[in-house]
Amino acid sequence: MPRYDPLEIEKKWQDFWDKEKIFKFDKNAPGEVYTIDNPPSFTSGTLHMGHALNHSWIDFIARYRRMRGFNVLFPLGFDCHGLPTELKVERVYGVRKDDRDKFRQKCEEWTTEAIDKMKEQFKRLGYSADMENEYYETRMPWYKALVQYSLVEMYERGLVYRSSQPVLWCPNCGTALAKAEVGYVEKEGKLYYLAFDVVDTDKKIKIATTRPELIFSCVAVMVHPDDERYRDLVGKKAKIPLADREVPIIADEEVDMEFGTGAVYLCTYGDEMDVKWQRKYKLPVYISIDPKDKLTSIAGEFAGLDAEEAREKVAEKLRKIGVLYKEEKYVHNVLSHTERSSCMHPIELLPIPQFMIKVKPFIEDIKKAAREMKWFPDYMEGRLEDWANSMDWDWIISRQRVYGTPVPFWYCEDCGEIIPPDKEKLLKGEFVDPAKDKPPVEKCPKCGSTRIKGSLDICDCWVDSSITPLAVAHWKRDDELFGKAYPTYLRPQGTDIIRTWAFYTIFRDLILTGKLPFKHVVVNGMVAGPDGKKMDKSYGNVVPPEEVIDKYGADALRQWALEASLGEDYPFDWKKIKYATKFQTKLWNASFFMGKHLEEFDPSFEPDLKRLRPSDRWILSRLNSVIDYSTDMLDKYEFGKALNAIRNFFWSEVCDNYLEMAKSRLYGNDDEEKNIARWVLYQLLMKSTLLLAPFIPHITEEIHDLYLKKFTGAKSVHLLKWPGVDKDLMDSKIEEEGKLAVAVASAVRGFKTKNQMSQKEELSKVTIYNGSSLRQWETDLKETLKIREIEFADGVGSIAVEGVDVSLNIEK
RNA sequence: GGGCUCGUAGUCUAGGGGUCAGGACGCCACCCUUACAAGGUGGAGAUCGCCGGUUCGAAUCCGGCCGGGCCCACCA
Repeated sequence: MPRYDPLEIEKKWQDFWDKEKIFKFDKNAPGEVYTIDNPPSFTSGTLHMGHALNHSWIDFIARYRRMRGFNVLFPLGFDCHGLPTELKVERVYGVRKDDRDKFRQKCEEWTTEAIDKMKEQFKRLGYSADMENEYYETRMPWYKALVQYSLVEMYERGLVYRSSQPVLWCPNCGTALAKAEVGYVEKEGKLYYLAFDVVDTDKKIKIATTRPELIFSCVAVMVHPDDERYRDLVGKKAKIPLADREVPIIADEEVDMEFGTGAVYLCTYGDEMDVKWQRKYKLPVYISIDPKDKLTSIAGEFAGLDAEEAREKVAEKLRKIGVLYKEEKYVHNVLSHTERSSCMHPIELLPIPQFMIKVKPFIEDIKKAAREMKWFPDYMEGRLEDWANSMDWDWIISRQRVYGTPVPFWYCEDCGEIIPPDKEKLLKGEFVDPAKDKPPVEKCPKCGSTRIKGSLDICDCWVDSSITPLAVAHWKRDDELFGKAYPTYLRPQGTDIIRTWAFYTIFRDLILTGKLPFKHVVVNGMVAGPDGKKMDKSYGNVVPPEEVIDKYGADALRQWALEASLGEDYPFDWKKIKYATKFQTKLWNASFFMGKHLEEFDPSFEPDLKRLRPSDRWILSRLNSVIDYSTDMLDKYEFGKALNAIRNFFWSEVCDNYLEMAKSRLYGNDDEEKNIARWVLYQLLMKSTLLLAPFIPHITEEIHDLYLKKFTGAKSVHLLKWPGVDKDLMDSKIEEEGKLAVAVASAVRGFKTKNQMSQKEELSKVTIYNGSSLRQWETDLKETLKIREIEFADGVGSIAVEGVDVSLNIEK
């Protein structure tokens, strides 16, 4: 018998599945359509271990649901747009984003290369998506047109608007960002204490700030109304040095008296609080930072300096003129560009016009929708609600970048009216590019102006990916199929993008269709390195999935992935891979053994159930219990629980015990006994293979091909049905007996081991005390353990059987 | 600071009120046994993070503390 070689055999079946189109989706096939809203992978060029985990789960679900009789619509998608690609192109090719056409072309090239590599990696994972027909890239014209169409629909409902309010701006990337793309990064800085003269008094007011360079935009000094220190100064004016301006001293409840000096200077704009106060008190606006993070002309001698660089220089000047009187080291959280980018640059608030979508009015609807879906694990629903509750901004959808879906709007430069494109064109799958295309009208429909300008912006990539359920279900492309495929059944995704992908998808698709986008949300945790820390280059603990597949094959990697628990972070572990490999070796050898004994088996053989031995009834009952349990677990997406139950059953019950019990009959001369044992083997091999098929699709395909195909007649094991439970064969009493028989067998084997005997050596007599329920097992035990005589007796023997009240005496 | 999660042998983990807490890796001993030595059999190793509470009974439920992790948070 040849050793199992995963590399050769996996490749063989992957090519076979491809060639024979085993996983082609047929919309007219029977069964309820089970649509998987498969996460479009960002086109980084390589699958990381997180992908391997996530996509092993998804592929498992697809295979399992097919076996359960669903018509599974399993697409493959790529999320092509996004800052990481643009930044890479800028760095690697040295192309600037201002050279729009060339820049875009380089991004396209990069993306095409990345996708080719990633598709191959998906294939090597044993991925069963319909990569030919149900395939999409967010950069495809039809996809972009669909995104634009969805925006036009939202515009028609009055949800899209243009705003010049301050937005979150990344000076490094040169674009506006959504709240979801920014986060806090701990940084060490300084707290600078400044003392300003109060006009018409001899008093000073002291403030503390981390950003002295913003002094040129200072428009007020804020204190708390209850603060005794400043009560008499409220209403007076403070003289701001360098800016050469007098600003009001205002009392507001939201000032924290405990922090710094209890007084804070308000700059347009330092943070969100400044925006709020500026509006509340109708203060003037002075912009001292430009989109490239340089100080503007109002900063006088400091104009043109980087904000960071200017900080110390301005401080130095303030020190010199005696305004800065104290400074201390200070660790604080700085709002930075954190999401889906290695940028990490601090964010500025700048009033640059943007397209926005109204989100705030729908928060309650979104929460209600989230509650109506089933989340696995259920507590993840709370994460979405928490995020929804914290939404206090509408969604900025425009980005001042180049590679992406163009924002599909023109606008009137005089009155600001938004002008949408022709919907029909979009529905034909042709997208528009307002930066190049002629506007659909010559005059503004509102004010009659001819100054119509097309947007140069592209969409936030979450605008693209928030319609994946619609895209994969053929929205606006095939109404009949859409009716069956939407709402999608399953949204699989990671914990990290609940606030983005899940949130935006629920929001947008709910509004666009009036229905929930999916029924089930299955959330996976993040993959940690073998050392338990987050798997990250900076920790040097990255294990690429390719390395695992090269050494042990995809089936081993899949077993690792499918042992993870819902929602929990999960470390990569070579030991689990090795265990998985050992299990495959066991499965391989046992299948060979069973297959050999099934060579002459006639599947039409119907045994007289009364002639089954206790060992047969035991293992068949266990088999059905395992099917029952696994099915239950898998319907709840608890893959690990099912996998472990199946592996333990096969290894320790089928292989270690049942096969040993069956051998004497298989090698004996009684044809009827032999056929009964073969019939049981047939059940075991067939159903174990089916149970394992979605977990380890390659080796089970090979086993099916070698030993089972002649019975099933199927082209592939993956076209067969999931095994049902035969309740008539389930018997808890025989399972209890079986457990006891296994324990007795273990004690007898232990005796042989302790006495340095080979397991095949015969024992003259074993007395079983207090174990009369095993009387009917006498023949099974005698043959399996090579015992000449078994006696049942009351009392206590010298050898204890672990876990039970039974004991033994053994004579060599 | 808030929320959510997790804390079980040297290591990784299963179990979520009731037989002596399952397993894997590692460790020790024995065995070439007609599928399997890239095996098999057996063994040693855990007061289930700490302190209380509920209960006839807690690893399991509740509260507090300690310690990881993730997410959120406007404090200049």
